[in-house]
Amino acid sequence: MEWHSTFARSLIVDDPGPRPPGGVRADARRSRARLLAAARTAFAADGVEASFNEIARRAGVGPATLYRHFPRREDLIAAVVGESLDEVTALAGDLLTCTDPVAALRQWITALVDHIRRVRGLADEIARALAVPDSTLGRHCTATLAAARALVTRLQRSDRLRPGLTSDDLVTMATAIAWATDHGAPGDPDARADHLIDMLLHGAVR
Amino acid sequence: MEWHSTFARSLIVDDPGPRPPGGVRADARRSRARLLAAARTAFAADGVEASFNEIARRAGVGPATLYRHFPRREDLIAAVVGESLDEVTALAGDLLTCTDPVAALRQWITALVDHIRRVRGLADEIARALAVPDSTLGRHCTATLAAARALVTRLQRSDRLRPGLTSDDLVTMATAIAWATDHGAPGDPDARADHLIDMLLHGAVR
DNA sequence: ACCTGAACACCGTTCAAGT
DNA sequence: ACCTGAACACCGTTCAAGT
Repeated sequence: MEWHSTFARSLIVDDPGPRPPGGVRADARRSRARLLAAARTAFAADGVEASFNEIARRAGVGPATLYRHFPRREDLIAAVVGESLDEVTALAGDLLTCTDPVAALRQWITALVDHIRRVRGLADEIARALAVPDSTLGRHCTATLAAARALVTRLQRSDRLRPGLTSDDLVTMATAIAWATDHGAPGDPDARADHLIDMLLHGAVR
Repeated sequence: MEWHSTFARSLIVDDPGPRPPGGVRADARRSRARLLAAARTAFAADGVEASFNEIARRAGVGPATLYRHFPRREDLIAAVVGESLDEVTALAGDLLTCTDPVAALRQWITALVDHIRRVRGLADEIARALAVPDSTLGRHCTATLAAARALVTRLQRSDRLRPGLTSDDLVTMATAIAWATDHGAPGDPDARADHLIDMLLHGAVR
């Protein structure tokens, strides 16, 4: 059946053009690359809610082409920030060799917060993706959560984690701190994030 | 001068209609009331980003009338949620008589988080307003911050607050927790907020 | 003084039509 | 298979014109 329709089309349809080994047509590859570059610029300038039509225009393609490559906004976001988020995920593994498990957690949360803060509005997308694991960005977040779990398990084993807390709680609060330090409050946002991470780890009262 | 133009207009312009003691024309009062009712419904249904045109339509007035009464979206939000935010502010004063200063802080932060969570997207507006005190919503927030300061000073006096923390830090994190528990994560959001407040107060590690 | 509703420039998204 | 660009329904916001 599959064969039949393919054969029939091969007799009728024109040559679809050169195909690289990956199986993706050359013009599609080009469009995708241009879209990603335009999205990177737009997200850096206007945050994650940058205009889709504008991104397509700046990439020199029609809006429908953008939708063909990235059906939901989340897909485009994942394509732009997914790799660097994966780097943060990988960092968690490296930090497992760190002698002090609390220092390891602190360093990792700082890296996560810094990453989320690099694109305005990304905290909202991450929070959404954490709740919907079966999505493009959600899959990256699931990996991040798994990495966090390893760090947290190590804390539990050395009895340094407050009972009842989960790795989800920590990632959620890291995202919340990234959100809070991304709203143009006066002062250095980096220092402010650091300060809030301190409060998160050691508490407000005693 | 003032007198002159007023006199001149009184000769030319038609009777502007009945004026209540407040100095506001009756139709304006009516429009304002209908707009607020429509906004309350719309915010409850769609959150704080509900369509302005739709609110005007449901209030039975033109869009420009909405803008005349509430020039910026923030003004409408402040008119809708300002009073109940003031109630939270007032609660801080009542809680100063509470014997345990930590319990007082906990109860107040819980009330603040619950309030912000009652309207979707309000956390973003509050965060923005905290950074811009000279705005409609900002003035309410300034009062809230002042109230928080009293609770925090009491904590400091009994040496129960971690050194280096400010009332701003606590309000910021309360807003962040409200934001984090407003993103449709699985589970009961009330319980989740409570859990995160615990972590905020007592810390993640030890 | 206040309201009206048409209008503007934009937005996200989809479509039939092309190659 | 992929791209095009016109089109749709919406949005926030402003305007000249009315009463």
